[in-house]
Amino acid sequence: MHTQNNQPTVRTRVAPSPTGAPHIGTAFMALFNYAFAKRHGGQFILRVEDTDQARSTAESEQAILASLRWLGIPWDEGPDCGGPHAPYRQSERTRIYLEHGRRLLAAGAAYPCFCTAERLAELRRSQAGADCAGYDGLCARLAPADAARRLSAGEPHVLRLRVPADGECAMRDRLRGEIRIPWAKVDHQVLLKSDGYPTYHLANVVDDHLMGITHVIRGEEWLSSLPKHILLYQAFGWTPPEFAHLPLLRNPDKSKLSKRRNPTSILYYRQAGFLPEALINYLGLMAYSFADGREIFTLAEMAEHFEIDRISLGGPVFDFQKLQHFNGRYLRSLAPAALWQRLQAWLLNDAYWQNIIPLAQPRLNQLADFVPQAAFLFADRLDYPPALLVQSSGGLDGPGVARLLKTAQWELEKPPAWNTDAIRGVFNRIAEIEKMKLKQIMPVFYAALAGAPAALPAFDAMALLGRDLTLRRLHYALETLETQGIALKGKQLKDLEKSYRAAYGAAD
RNA sequence: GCGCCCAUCGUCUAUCGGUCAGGACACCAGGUUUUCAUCCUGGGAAGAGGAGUUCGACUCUCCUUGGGCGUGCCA
Repeated sequence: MHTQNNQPTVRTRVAPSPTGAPHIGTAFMALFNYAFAKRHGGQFILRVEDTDQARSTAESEQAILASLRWLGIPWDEGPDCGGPHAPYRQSERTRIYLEHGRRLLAAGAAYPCFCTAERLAELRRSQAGADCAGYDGLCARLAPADAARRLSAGEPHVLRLRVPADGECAMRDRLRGEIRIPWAKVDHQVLLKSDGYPTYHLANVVDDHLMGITHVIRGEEWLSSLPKHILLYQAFGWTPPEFAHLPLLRNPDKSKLSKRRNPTSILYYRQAGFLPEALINYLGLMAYSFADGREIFTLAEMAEHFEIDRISLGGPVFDFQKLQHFNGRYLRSLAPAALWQRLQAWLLNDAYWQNIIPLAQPRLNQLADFVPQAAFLFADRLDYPPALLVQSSGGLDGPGVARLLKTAQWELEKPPAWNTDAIRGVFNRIAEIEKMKLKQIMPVFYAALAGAPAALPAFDAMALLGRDLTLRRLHYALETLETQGIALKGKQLKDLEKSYRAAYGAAD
């Protein structure tokens, strides 16, 4: 584990949370962590941070692993392949966090907090706009005997980090140098939740240490919680790793990349026919530049030449057109035989056609009907007359169609599994929400999905397209409506979302 | 509101005190091509503002402005 000059082997990690679709930002972080580790002859670890019991799903974890494999970023240790520090799934390590929580408690670095969710909500309300937010430290001032008594009485509680009242935390970021944050601005973070699971902060620090991570390369959104992590390393008596916070990928309006404005799921890029090496190349170009100025490069080349200090800090705007350009270059440079292989690896293969045949056969008069009928299952954006969406809506006006599409987007996010039955269930529910018959709402979706008022069965088609491309088609439909001057304007959309959330639960 | 981070063409970026501020995407013009696409050539396009340091600032310091993130028993 040590090189001849006694420097520990470089070990980096990517630590995705398996909630929802595999995010392009995860690939971005994985790429830089991988490149840095390999540049220094080290290891790259994949760790699954599934400590949010409510939102983590096995499907999401599988999709993340599959996406990283598709991108060609290999990991040396992970939940699938194991390793010397297994398990690599945090939900299987709860005992470790509990134990470390006890150590913090014993050392006085953490304290039990018995405050109710209601009290905390009230606290937050009263702090709106205040200079200092966060927990008020009520339970930190509990007499030790009191706390011990309530603890042994089995009163529900969480474990909170004890933070110094004044002074400041001096930290070092590899890319930014020294950073100072007043302790007074650091919240008494919950470390162990009342369900016995750790929060990110505890689990992350404990695992990074136990797994021998030497360099934590992560998103800039973590910079402001670095003091908490430093404090934890100190409390455990551990030497902190080196930290490098990467800028966040941005939307064209500079906000953090979100699926509202960009496709963010790696699965979308795969289904829409992007080449993994083109995507990697493009991501590598964001926030990084080779010393020799080259702009076309492979993962291996990046791993060979990567210099972490050449990372730039301005948040890069994700430019879909530029990605398309790069993808086109890669595609056109392929030998015909190689292109054919790529097409087969994509969707032009027996397995995919076999799924389509039973859907198309009942609708066939000539063999020549087949390909046109199936074409929409091989496309990204479809070209159709904008009027089609409203024409086929069976009575809904423009805004009504927009509302229907929006509702569908929210509802289609929900089922953890993606198959014909789950999708049918979703649309039955949408019909209920809209107080319409399934038969009435479906034509809009045939238009959005296939660019025609009628097509192969929609639920099966969506199952084949995958969740992310399906969602994308709905997004394109909404954009198409906008070209007709039909759009849910800011307030309208907010109101719709609000009432939707209130009635039907989380939407994002 | 408060804390922290950031700041070069529309976008991604190069420059590590002295450059006609370079490249890529996008855009525009021309050429090749039976069309289109590709490809080739050319063009317009940037140091947010103000102080200071210096012989000399895009580059170093400070202020202002702008943007981002954080402010959850999410990660």
